[in-house]
Amino acid sequence: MKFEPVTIKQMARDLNLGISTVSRALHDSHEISEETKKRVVAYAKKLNYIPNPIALSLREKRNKSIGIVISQFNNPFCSQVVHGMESSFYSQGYQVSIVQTDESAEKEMKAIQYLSFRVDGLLVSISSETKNIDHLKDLYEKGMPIVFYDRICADLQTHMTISDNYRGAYEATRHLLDQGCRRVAFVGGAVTQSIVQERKAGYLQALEDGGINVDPKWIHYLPKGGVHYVETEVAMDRLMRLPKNKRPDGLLTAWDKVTADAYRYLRRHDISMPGELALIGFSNFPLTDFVSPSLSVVQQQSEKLGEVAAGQLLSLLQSKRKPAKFHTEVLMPEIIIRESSSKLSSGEKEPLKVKNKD
Amino acid sequence: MKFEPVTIKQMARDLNLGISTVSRALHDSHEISEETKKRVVAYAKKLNYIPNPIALSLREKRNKSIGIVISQFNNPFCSQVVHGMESSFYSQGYQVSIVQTDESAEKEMKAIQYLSFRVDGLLVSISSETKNIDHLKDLYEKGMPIVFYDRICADLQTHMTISDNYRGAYEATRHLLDQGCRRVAFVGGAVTQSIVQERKAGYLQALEDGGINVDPKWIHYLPKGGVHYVETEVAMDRLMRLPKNKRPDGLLTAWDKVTADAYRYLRRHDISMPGELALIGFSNFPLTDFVSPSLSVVQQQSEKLGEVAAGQLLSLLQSKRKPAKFHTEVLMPEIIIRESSSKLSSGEKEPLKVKNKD
DNA sequence: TGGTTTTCCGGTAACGGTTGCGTAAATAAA
DNA sequence: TTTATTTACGCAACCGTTACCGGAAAACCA
Repeated sequence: MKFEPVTIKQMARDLNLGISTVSRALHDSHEISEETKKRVVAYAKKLNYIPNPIALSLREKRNKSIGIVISQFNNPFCSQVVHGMESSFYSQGYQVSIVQTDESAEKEMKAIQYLSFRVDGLLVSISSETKNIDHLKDLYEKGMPIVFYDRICADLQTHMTISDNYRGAYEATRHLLDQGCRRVAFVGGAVTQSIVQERKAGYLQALEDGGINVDPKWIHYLPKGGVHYVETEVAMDRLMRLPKNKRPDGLLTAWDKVTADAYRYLRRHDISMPGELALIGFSNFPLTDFVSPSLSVVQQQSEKLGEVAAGQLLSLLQSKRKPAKFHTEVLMPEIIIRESSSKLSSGEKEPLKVKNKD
Repeated sequence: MKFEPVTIKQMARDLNLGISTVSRALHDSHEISEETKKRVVAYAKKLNYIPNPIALSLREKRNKSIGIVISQFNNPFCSQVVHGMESSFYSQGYQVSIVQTDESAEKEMKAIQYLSFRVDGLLVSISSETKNIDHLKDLYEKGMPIVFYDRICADLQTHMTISDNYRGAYEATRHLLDQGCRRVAFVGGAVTQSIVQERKAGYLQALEDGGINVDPKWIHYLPKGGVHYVETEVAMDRLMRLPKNKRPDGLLTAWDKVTADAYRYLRRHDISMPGELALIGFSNFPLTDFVSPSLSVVQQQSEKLGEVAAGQLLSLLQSKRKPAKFHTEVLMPEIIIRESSSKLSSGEKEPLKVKNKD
């Protein structure tokens, strides 16, 4: 099966008219008689004619659409971000087309190449596997408007929108220390990701400010970024099998999926939270407030992040040339303290801050 | 800013060669001398030349990509389905581009129009607002390969892949009756959706088979399909404010988001599950096994559903003409009984069936 | 009647790429 | 030397659309 659309040429033949006549009739040109216009418009309507946007793209070098490159939207944070982006573009008449990279550098390259000729601008969150962004750089130098969101790439100077990962991690770690934790572990995603690095930096600083000597055994990265449960499982096994005096009593997880999987691990192994291990993690998952024990999270302003990034891209699309200055917008995540990390004040079960979604 | 890619024409001028010579050199034609080939290839590499796929599309009338139309992937079920689809296409060299409709008929029409010239085939799950699918029919009659998944549309005869919504709902309702419920309510999504209708039919049949007279007040649809919490809240309010002898003691929710929101409602209002109300709902949300009480669900084979639908589309893409017979693949969902619906055997807390994700 | 303007429409080029065909020069064969 | 063949390249058409240009016929003016 193959799609065979109606063309202007076809209609011209059927109506015994010139191609340009039909085109102009459809554009309501004053150069065409009312009668001919009516004939053409009626026929086009009957055949459900739609101008071929591919042909228009080729001519006008404009696609009226933008592309979003996402790692995996099997992740509430990502889908929330995209939701924030879409509304802005829709109101401006842009179509939005989304492509997943599945954390694979190869897929990412193909996806970007695919989109590059088909969209007018790109919103990119780099995959965790990506090391080389020469293809993006090249695209950018040839004039493609590109905005990074969430996971940035310092090699390319353009607008970016990110969360304050450093502070989010700092405050979360600080909170664990306040609860009396002295051996706080860190399980991140892929070591290559900017967000993981920033979060680790915040974590380390908080420990240093708290006068804690970090044991390298507390820090774990996940080779594939934590997409699969088994990755987190391995890291958790390593942590929980440390000798008792080295075993962590607090844990900061630095990625949504890892947070959920760490929680799953602890429940499965009957390790009590926060008793044996106090857990707080980056997460925009729904239902974290109703799991038992309820889960403390660092929750990003996902929709807002999407909106801001979309605004940046729109400004690039409208600007005549590459702007001289680039902005990095930073959004503060929300720290939501719940049971899983509340060692003190166990009498006061009320969470510190709860933000209702919807 | 505007993307200005390198063209073959540009390179031909720079190298003092004909356009066709450059083209053939890049295709390693035997008609071009080795020396010229080397010059051209080297120059193309230096400039990072990529053939314009738009131009190729226009010529070859083939896009080597397929489109997925999704309602909202802010929904684990949807993202899982898409994940299942992608892998099949990727291995066949197709790019996948995803567009959201946000349950809006208008956006859906625009999305489909946008994709129609840019992809070779379409995987569609109809939005809950859609009543008229003439544009889809027209497209289909012009030869566009289209496969429906999850939410079908009987007006258009083509391949489809769906869950056995009827049986899923039937078994779930049956389970509630087995637990001693006698007043089982139903909260669905939009009345227009095929899946909601099928699920309601299963629910009604189970009640009939159980000898229960249905009170129409037990049945609620949600105008916008339940995207926002408030919709479910209104329905739940109505249910729970019924006089005590009419108030439901069991509830089947027929859509992922509605299930989560109903659960949220019950927890917020301190209505005990399953004591006051036994809850089971369609849901592919993660973490339902760790909420307290743990949530009984009808869980669809989402990834599988995606794979099967992808296979159907691939077969359409390869077939010469419109096939004479169309297949509807039906996948049985999994009923997972947990605490929220287990009125009996409260001593035996072990869930009946638990399927670990990942 | 002859010239000018207006009306209405068609041909053609261009967007970027591939491909069939034509062709000049170089080489080989006679 | 003449002819045939090969080599190596350019021209032009095509995909669907729009824009510029040009032109026939009708209408207008003198």
